[in-house]
Amino acid sequence: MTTILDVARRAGVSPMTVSRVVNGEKNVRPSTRAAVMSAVKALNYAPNPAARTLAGAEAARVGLLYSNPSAAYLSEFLVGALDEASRTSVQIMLEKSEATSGAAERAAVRKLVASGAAGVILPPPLCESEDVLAELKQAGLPTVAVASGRFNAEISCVRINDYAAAYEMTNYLLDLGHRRIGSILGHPNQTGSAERERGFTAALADAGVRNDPGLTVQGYFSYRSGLDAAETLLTRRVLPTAIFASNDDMAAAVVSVAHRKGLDVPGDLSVVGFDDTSIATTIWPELTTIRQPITAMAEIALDLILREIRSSRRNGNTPMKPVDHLVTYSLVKRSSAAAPKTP
Amino acid sequence: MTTILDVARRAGVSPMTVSRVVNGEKNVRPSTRAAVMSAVKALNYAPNPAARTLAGAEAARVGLLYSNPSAAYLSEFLVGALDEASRTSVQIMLEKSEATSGAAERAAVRKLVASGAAGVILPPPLCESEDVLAELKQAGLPTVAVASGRFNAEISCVRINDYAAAYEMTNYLLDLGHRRIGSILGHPNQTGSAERERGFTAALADAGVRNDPGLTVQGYFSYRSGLDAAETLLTRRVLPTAIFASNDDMAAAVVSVAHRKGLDVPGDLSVVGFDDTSIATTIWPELTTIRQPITAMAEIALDLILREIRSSRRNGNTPMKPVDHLVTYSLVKRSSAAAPKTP
DNA sequence: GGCGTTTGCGTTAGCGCTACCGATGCGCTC
DNA sequence: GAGCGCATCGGTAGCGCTAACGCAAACGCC
Repeated sequence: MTTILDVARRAGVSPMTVSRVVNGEKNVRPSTRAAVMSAVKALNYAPNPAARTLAGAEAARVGLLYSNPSAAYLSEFLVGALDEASRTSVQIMLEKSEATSGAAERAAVRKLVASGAAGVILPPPLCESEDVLAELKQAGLPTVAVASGRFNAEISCVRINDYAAAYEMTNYLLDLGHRRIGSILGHPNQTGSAERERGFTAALADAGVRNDPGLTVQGYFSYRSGLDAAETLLTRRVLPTAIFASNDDMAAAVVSVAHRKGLDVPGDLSVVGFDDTSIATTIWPELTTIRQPITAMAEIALDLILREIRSSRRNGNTPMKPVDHLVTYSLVKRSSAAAPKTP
Repeated sequence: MTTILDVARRAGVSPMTVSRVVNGEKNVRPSTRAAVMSAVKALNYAPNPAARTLAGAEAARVGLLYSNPSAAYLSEFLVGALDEASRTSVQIMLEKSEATSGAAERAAVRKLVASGAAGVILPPPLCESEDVLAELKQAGLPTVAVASGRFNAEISCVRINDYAAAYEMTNYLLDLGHRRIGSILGHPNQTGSAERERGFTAALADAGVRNDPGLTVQGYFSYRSGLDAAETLLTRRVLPTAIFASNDDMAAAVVSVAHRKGLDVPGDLSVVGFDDTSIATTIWPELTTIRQPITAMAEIALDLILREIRSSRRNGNTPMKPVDHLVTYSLVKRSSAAAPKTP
């Protein structure tokens, strides 16, 4: 069991300085900070949460409010959050808000507040809920949204650039030689959907490819909606050679429908998804998709919220200026997309 | 916030005595005990857990070693574990062991030990790894296995009765009127697979239905293996009217293959899964399957490991007698199974 | 160049609780 | 009645960490 003293000795400073570094306080020379950091890493030091709370550093408890997320997403997210939490020894309180009614969402927030949350992290899709946001604002709690499509200047957020990612993915399809590309939109009440659509259409426009409105279908992020959308797209007289689905579940549905219709993927039809959730690699062929670094995003979100909590504690509840933290996505090329056989 | 000192003063004793009373130690005169108790009640005193663990009582960090689990499973599991952890104020340390090599698994365990784990929880499929178990035994760490198919008297475990669940599921199919039921086995190196198979064959035998060996195919729990198995089963001259898959991923694969072959599910073919992971409800039709109370199992596992840690600390590293904790599963009837059209 | 003011770090003093050791009193033996 | 064992309690000393202050050195400002 390594203590703060071990770290201090190894770094050649006082325990207090180590404490400062670990808690991200300023007024520490960068060189000292680096020395402490490396000692921390070398000794695999993790602060003792009991001692911390006992010493009066208010037990930072942060709420994590989720609702009906993709399980794969949630688990990755939790892993990241937990990891970071154990490093910084904050306590994470989970709260589920299944109900879609505004009242239920507000109640969930209040419950979190009642159990002493000092800040709240909002994974999608809750980060877009007016009710949740309003309640949180009223309670004056620092909040960090994760993976909302847009930054709205009211609330810090950690996200990827959905627009750019969709643009890049579409370009990839274009480069492969596809010219008739169908698209399935995401749920209309999530800003990410619109961003992805913008990226898609922009890429087509920039390439000088006509965006056939008949090849765009509304989806709702669910497998079921993907099934319906695919049915629509694949019964057209002249078929698209590729389909851009706004998430993996819908892309998987497209693959399923294509197979049922005797279409080979990617031989007759390329299909690409978005998010790289577990379904992308469970089905066959595995999906070409956009991967978000979910674990890292969770860690960043937790770090951000802690910073906000501390800052608001110091300056008497004056919230910090919201931060828009963009992280890098990546285009994962697997086997569901290839050059069209006959363009 | 009332402290132990307040209680001591009110009861006219030393803090130490209060501590003894509160912790139920003996060697306290009944009269003093009563006095302390009444003071405790009067002041509504509750010991500060942080101080308690800090003072060396029961600081508990428990490791959670996982490897390549179904994401849905992991997330539910984490939710349960976290909830219980925040209640009992233990710290959970996550450790991933992706590699399948024994050396890597042993290294993961050692890392956990090095960072001070007092016990380890092993969700599937790691709970069956000889290497992990051996390393853990060598380190003398209390361990709890989750969802291993069998109880092995060496290590405590929390699980459902796979045999009974498979038996019940098969009976359900039988009651629906199915007589030619195909089955896809689980991964041969997991004891749960064998249990499920036993339950399946027992149900057939008890119903006096012949178990056609040609209708049983080896699978490996992956979607891909389900695809292959389904291909085998659905190209037989005389088709089964139902397929019992040993997990949801394989069942989903069966549905996909059936659709590709123009078979209606459940009209022409009933398909049932096992585990009730997220894929069961994302695909269409939704799968009839066996649900495990994963969240509850995680809570129980954490509770168990705590008990073991305490016990081994008290009796000088003598481990507790392993416990076999069975929890109740449930058969979730959805739309992938129905009576056969023509038996 | 004197005098605030900030920056960077160490020192001290606990947070509330429990291990550990020692002190006391009482019954008992021989 | 001296010696012994046991039950019952109190005092001391931390557990690992941080708030609050202290104290140098560096930095402005006229």
